[in-house]
Amino acid sequence: MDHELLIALGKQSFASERPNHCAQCGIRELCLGSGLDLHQVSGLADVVVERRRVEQGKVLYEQGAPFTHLFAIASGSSKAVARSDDGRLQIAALALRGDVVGFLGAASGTQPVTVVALENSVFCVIPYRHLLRRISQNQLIGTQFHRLVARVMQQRQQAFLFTASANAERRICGFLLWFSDQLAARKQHFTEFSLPLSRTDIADFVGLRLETVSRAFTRLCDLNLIEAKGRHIRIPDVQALRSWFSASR
Amino acid sequence: MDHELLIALGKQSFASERPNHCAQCGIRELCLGSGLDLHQVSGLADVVVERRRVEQGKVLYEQGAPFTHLFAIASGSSKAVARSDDGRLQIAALALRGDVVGFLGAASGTQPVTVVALENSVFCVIPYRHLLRRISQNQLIGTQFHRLVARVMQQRQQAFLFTASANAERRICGFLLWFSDQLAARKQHFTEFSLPLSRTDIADFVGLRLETVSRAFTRLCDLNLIEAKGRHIRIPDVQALRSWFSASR
DNA sequence: CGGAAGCTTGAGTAAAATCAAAGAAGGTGG
DNA sequence: CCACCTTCTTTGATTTTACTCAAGCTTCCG
Repeated sequence: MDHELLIALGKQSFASERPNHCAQCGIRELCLGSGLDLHQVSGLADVVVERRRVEQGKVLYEQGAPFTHLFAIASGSSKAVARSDDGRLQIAALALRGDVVGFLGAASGTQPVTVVALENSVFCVIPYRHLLRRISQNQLIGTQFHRLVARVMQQRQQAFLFTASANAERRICGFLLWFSDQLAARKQHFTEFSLPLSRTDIADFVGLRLETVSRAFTRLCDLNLIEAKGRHIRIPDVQALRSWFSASR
Repeated sequence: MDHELLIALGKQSFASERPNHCAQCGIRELCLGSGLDLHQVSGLADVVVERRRVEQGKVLYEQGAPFTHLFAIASGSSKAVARSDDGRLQIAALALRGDVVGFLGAASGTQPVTVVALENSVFCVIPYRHLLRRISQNQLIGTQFHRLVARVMQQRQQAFLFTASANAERRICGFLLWFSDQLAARKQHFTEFSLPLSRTDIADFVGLRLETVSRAFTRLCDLNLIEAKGRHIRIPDVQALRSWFSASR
């Protein structure tokens, strides 16, 4: 079938999709609906007003934008980029399928980071006001939302931990284990996967130079701990990689 | 006056204190009550069931404990310590007056870190169920809670940013600016203060060795950017320090 | 006074950043 | 389908930086 046509159909299907499809959403259990039964999920119906496609490298929202919406990642992934006063960019966070982004803006009413799609992605647009209304109507939705926010915080915390470790190979190892864990939590293949980040992105995220990242990858390959070909990664023995991480410093 | 007596009086005053003192609390504007008027704050009355003193170095809660309570720091500060499988300790987060700790446990129902008081501290004990009930009764309390959680997340994010930067002096500089900003947000002196952390704690937090931290401090002193004597820090010109941070790499 | 932490300083070593260049991969248009 | 361009990635040689091990110092406390 023609590629263009497929894309057109894809757009069509999204355009025609009713916003209130939480009940049929494939990532329901990762997202706000987790733990709710079908009847309760239908209570989320009008929380998501639309779905927004964002192409790879394109911006979901800019640093400085007012905080009015949250975004749940229906598919794809994103990075949060912080621009410091001197113009340097730094990756503050990564978010995958099922994660909610944009919550940080609640602190000040202004988004502190720019969010960029790492691949072609689809975001569920959640007006914060809608969500608050639903929470006040159903306490369970509130606890689910808290659980979701806490999960995202914990992801970030874990990322913090391996970022602070000294050794370059250990950082990359920690990053790969972290990413693998994220995939496992999403019931995706976690021993063989494709990283949505470039070497530069990884370097920015873990706090190394890209050459050092590249060398660390080849070194981990030489140790037969991973098989890396570009962004494609295979972990033959996750347990072995994990114990190597613990053993190294 | 006798020292023991003073402590006894202190304990007395806390023991006798009604739990519902949010309305009179000195850190109200940092905490759940921020943005609420006095009448609304009184709605928080029974959210805090007690206040708990924790001495320096003592544990507020252990990693693995069930998630049942949140804790707001009425005074003092704390560190979140993660113990990895191999027994190594790492500082995952710092929390100061007005911050809420314990929320990460909401993700899995189990606390992922151990929280230790950095100085003699007082924590407001908030049963999560109480909070949920209040949130469902008053939507404003929900938004305030979100704001509070987002603020804590943002603090951690900012810490992540300087931790990932290459240079040791820059990391320490970033840490000091971060800490100073935290104090400023709490309307405390932010150009002259006492760090509640030892050099070892700082090292664990920013991902350096303690000798390197020490050398970075003396180097920043030599550059007249700070005056450091042990834990006591003075920043003669915050703007200068900030621009040095931006200029360095 | 003596002991124990915590902090600083020094010299040598290991590691990552830097500068530089070449090799793969992916997309575009002929 | 191929040649060409751009972007991403790897590798090498050198310099800079942080780690390591070691010793001395300060501060606090019994």
